[in-house]
Amino acid sequence: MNEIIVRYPPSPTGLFHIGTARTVLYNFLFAKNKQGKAIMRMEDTDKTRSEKQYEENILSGIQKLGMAWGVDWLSSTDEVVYQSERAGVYKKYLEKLLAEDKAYYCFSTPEELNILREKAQKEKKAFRYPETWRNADKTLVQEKLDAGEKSVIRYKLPKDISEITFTDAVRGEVTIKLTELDDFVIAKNLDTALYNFCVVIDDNDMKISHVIRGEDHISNTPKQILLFKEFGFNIPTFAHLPLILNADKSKLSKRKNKVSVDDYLSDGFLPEALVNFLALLGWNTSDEQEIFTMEELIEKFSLDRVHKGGAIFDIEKLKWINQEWIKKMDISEFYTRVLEYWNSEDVKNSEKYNFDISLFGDLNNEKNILFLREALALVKDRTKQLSEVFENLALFYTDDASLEYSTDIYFHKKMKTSRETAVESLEFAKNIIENLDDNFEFTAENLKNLFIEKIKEAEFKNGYILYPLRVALSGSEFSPGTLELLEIFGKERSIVRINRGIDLCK
RNA sequence: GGCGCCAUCGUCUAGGGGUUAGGACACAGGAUUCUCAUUCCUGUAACUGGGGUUCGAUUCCCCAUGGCGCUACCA
Repeated sequence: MNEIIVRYPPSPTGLFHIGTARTVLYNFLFAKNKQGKAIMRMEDTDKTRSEKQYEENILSGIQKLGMAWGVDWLSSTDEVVYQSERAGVYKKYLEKLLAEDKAYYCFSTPEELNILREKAQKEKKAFRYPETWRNADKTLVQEKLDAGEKSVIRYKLPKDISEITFTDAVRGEVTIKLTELDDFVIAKNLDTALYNFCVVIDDNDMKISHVIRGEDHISNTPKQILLFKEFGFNIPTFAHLPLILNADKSKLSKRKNKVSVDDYLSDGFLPEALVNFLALLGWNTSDEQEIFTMEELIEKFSLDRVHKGGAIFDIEKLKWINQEWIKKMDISEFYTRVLEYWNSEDVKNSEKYNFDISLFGDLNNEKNILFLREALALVKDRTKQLSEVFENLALFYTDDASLEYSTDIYFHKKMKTSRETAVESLEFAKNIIENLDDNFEFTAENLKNLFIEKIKEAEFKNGYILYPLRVALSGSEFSPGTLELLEIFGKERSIVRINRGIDLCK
C-alpha cells in the first residue's frame, strides 16, 4: 500500500481564512488517521496578490489552532514548500510540452478574448478559446516572441479523448466532457506557470496521494487530470469538501461574515472549540457525540462520512461548543488561558477590546493572583467567550465604598423585595456577619448553613434576604452566588458594600 | 447563458424500502437554586415537487424546481 501524503494548500492572498482552516484540518485528520504525512505547500504563484504578511498569518494561525491541542501541525513536514521558488522546475516541464507540440504560445490579448466572451454570453453559448494560435506558423510565433510581444502558454487539448471521469472520495464518480474544456492557459510565460499547471507538477514531486480541497475546485480537476496523464504521472485521489456558507447560503465571504481565524480567536473563542466546530461542519460520526478531543477526531475521521452539501456557519453553535470547552477546563487552565488571551497581540492592539489588566494589580504578587483566580472561578462556567470575562470581573475590583448602581434593581417581584425592604434585609445580613465568632471560617458553605438557619429562625424567605444582599455585594441583579460573593470579598469588604447598599436605599 | 455539484426541523445533522423520521444548537415552557448562568425535564419544528420501480417510498431511478459553485493571463 502506498504511503498517504496530503498537502496543506493555502494561498497567501489574505488572512488565514476559516475555510482554509477547515481544509487544513480535514487534510490533517485524514493523514493522521492513516498514519500518513502532510506537507505545507504555499500556493503563491500569483505574485501580485501574494503577500508575506498573509503567509505569516496563515502559518501562525495553523500553529495557534494546533498548539492548544499539544499538536504541532507542521511537525510532519520538513519545511514549507513555496511554489514561487519552484519556477525553474515548472519551466522545464513547460519547455518539454512546448517542444513536443503539446502546448503553444498564444498572442490573443485579454481584450480580444473578452469581446468574444461577451459575444458568446449574448448568444447564450459557452465561451471557448477559438484556438487561434493552436496551429500557428512556427516562424511567425518566433518572430513575435523575438519582438517581445506579450503572450501566454496554452495547453493543447487532446482531440482523441472525449471525457474525463474521476472518482471523488466524497462524491463518487464525476464526469466532464472534454467539449466543455478549451486550450486553457498553463503559464503566463516560461517563468510564471499558473495554478492548474503547478499543482500537477508539485503533487507528483511530493508524491501526494490524496488531494482534499474545497468543492470550488471540482471544475479544475479535469484540467489537472489531463496534465497528470500528459506527463504520465500517477493521479491522486480527489476529495472535494462541501463549502462553508454564509447565512444566505452563498460561499462564506468577508462581506457577510468574519472569515479570519484571528477574528474568532480575538473574539474569545478557544482553538479547541474552533477546531471542534469546524470538524463538524460537513462531517460527523454516526453517533450523537458533539464535543471531540483532537485524538477522538483523528481516530474517527473518514472521508466517506464527509457531507456533500454546503454547511452554513452558525455562530450560535460555535458559542455553545466554546462554552462546553470552557466548562471542561479546570480553574488553573482557565486562568492561564484568560491571561494568554488578554496578553495576545491581537487583543491588546485592538481598539475593540480595552482590557486594562492593570485593574487586577501586580500579577506577580501572590495575593493578587489568588484573588483573581477566585474571581475567575466564580465567573468561569457562565462564560461563553473569553472576551466577556474582563467585564464580568469588574464587580470584584470596584471600590467598595463608592459602588454605583441603580437602586431600582432592589425591586424583585418574586422575592418581594424593593428599595424600601432592602434596608431591613441588609441590616439583617450585616448583623449576622458582624456578630460572627472570631474563629468562624468565612466560606461560602459555612455562610450558607448559617444564613439558612438564621433566615429560617426569623421567618423570612431566603430570597428576601439573599437577593438584596447580592445586589449590595455585586451592584447588579445578575451575579455569581451571594454566598460565594461573601466568601471572596471577606468579612470586612462585605460589610462596606452592605453599608453602601443601605446608604443608597435610605 | 453554459457546465458541474447539491437537496431531512430556522441551523448543524442521524437514518434508511415498512421508523411515533433520532440527536445537537437556537427558541418556548417547566423543575431546582438567592438572581443570572449551570443542571434536569418537556415542547414547537423537517424528508422541495412530479413521475416511475415496488405490495409499500422520505429512502432507489428519471424529470422538474431550487440553491450553490465554476465559467481569469486568481487560487
